[in-house]
Amino acid sequence: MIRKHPKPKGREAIKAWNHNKIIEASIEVIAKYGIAGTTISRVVELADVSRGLVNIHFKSKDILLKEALNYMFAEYNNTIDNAVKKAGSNPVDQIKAIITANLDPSILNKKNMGVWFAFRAQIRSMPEHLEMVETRDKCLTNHLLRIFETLNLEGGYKIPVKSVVRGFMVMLEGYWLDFHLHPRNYDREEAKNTCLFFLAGLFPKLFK
Amino acid sequence: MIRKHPKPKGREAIKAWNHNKIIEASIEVIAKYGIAGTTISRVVELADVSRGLVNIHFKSKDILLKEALNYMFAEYNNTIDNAVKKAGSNPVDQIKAIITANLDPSILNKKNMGVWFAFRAQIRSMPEHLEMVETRDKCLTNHLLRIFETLNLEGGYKIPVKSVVRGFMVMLEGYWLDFHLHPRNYDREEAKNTCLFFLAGLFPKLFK
DNA sequence: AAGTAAAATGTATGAACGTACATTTAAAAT
DNA sequence: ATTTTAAATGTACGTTCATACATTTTACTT
Repeated sequence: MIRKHPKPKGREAIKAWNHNKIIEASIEVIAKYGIAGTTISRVVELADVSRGLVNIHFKSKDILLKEALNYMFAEYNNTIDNAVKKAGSNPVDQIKAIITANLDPSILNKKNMGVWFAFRAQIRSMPEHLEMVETRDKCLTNHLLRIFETLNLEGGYKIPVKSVVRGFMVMLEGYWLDFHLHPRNYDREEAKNTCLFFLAGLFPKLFK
Repeated sequence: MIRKHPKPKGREAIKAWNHNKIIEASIEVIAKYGIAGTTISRVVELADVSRGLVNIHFKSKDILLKEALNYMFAEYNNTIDNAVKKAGSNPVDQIKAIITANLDPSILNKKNMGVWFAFRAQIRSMPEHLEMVETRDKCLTNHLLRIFETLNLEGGYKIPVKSVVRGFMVMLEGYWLDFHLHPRNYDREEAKNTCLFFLAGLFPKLFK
C-alpha cells in the first residue's frame, strides 16, 4: 500500500492525492509485472483505493499507462536538466554531472528501471509510446552534442561528435540494463569510472 | 502462419516438426506482444495448429516460454562461439568477429531483440529465467576476458580488464537496444566503427 | 443542522485467458 | 484390408480481465 503523505484535507486535494496514488501504484506494478502484466486489480490493491476509482480518474487502462510513463519521464528530464545547470559552464564537469545523474539512485533504481525496460520492451506493439521515449532521448542527445562539440573546439580534437554521442548514450543505457539485471552487486562508482575511462581514451588531455 | 519447411513424413518427424513450429511461433509472438502478452490463442493461430496441441507438447505456458527462450539462447551462444573460432588466433580479429557477430542480421534482428528485451524486462517478476540470461552473459564475458588479457600482454598495456569487458559488453547491448527502438534507420557499420573507435582510445596501437 | 453535489465505492457483465479431456484422425502394425 | 494406438483436435470449464454503472459516502454550501 502506498501512503507516502497523510491524506490531505479539501475535496480537490483529496482527488489529486488519489490521482497521484494511482499513478505511483501503477508505476510500481509496471516495474514488477511489465506492461501486459499490469492489471487494474493489482494497481487497485497497491494504491488501496476502490476498483471503480481508477475508471473515474483514467478513462481507460491505456490512458493510465500513458500518464504513468509521462510522470516518470518528466522526472528524468528535470533531473538531467538540473544536473547540467548545476554543473556550471565547464563541459567536462557537465559530462561528469550527466554520468552521475544517470547513475544516481534517484534515477537508477529498481522501480524506474523496471518501468523503463518494460516500456522499451513493448515499444514494438505500442508504437504510440515511441514519441515519449524519443523525447527523453533528445533531451539527453542535445546536451551531449553541444558538450562534445565544445570539447572538440576547446581541446583541438576532431572527434566525430554524432557517433561518440550515440556511443556514449548507448553505454549509459547499457549500464542501466546491467543494473536492471543485477541490482544487488552493482557498483555505481565502477560504472562511472569506466565511462570516464572510455572517454579518456578519446579525449586524453581532458578526462585523465 | 509459420511453414518454413514442408510437412515431413513419419509420426516422429511430424511430432518434432509441430513441436518446432509451436516454439518458433511463440518466439514471434513474444517478440511482438511481450511475455505477458503472449497467449496460447496467439501462438496457436500463428503456428496453425490446434489449441490442444500446445498443451500436449508443453505441459504449461511457463514451460513453453522457457523452451522458447532456451531455443533462442542456444542459437546465440553457438553463433558467438563459431565466430570466435573462425577468427583464428589474433585477438584483435577475435574482437572484431565478436562485434560483427553481435551486429549481424542473424543475431541483431527485430524478432530476436523483441524476445531478448521482453525477457530482460520481465526478469524481476520471473527470476527463474535469470540463470539463462546469465549463461549467455558468461559465454561472452569469458571470451572477452581472455582476449583483453591477451591484448594487455601483447601490447604492453595495463588496462583494467574486468571493467573494460563490462564496459564493452554494455556498449554492445546498448547498440542492441538502439536497434530495438529504431530498426529502420539503423546503421550497423556505424555501430561497429564506434565500438572500434572507443577501443582504439584504449588500445591505440592495435585498433587504429 | 440540513441539504446538495461531487467523489468514491463495490457489484455486475461479457470477453479472453490457461488448461483439461473426450473425441477424431491418421500413421504404423498386423 | 483391418486393427491398433499414438497424435492431434476442438469443445468445455473455471478464473481473471477491463469496464460500466447504480449506490453510498463525504466534503462543502446554505
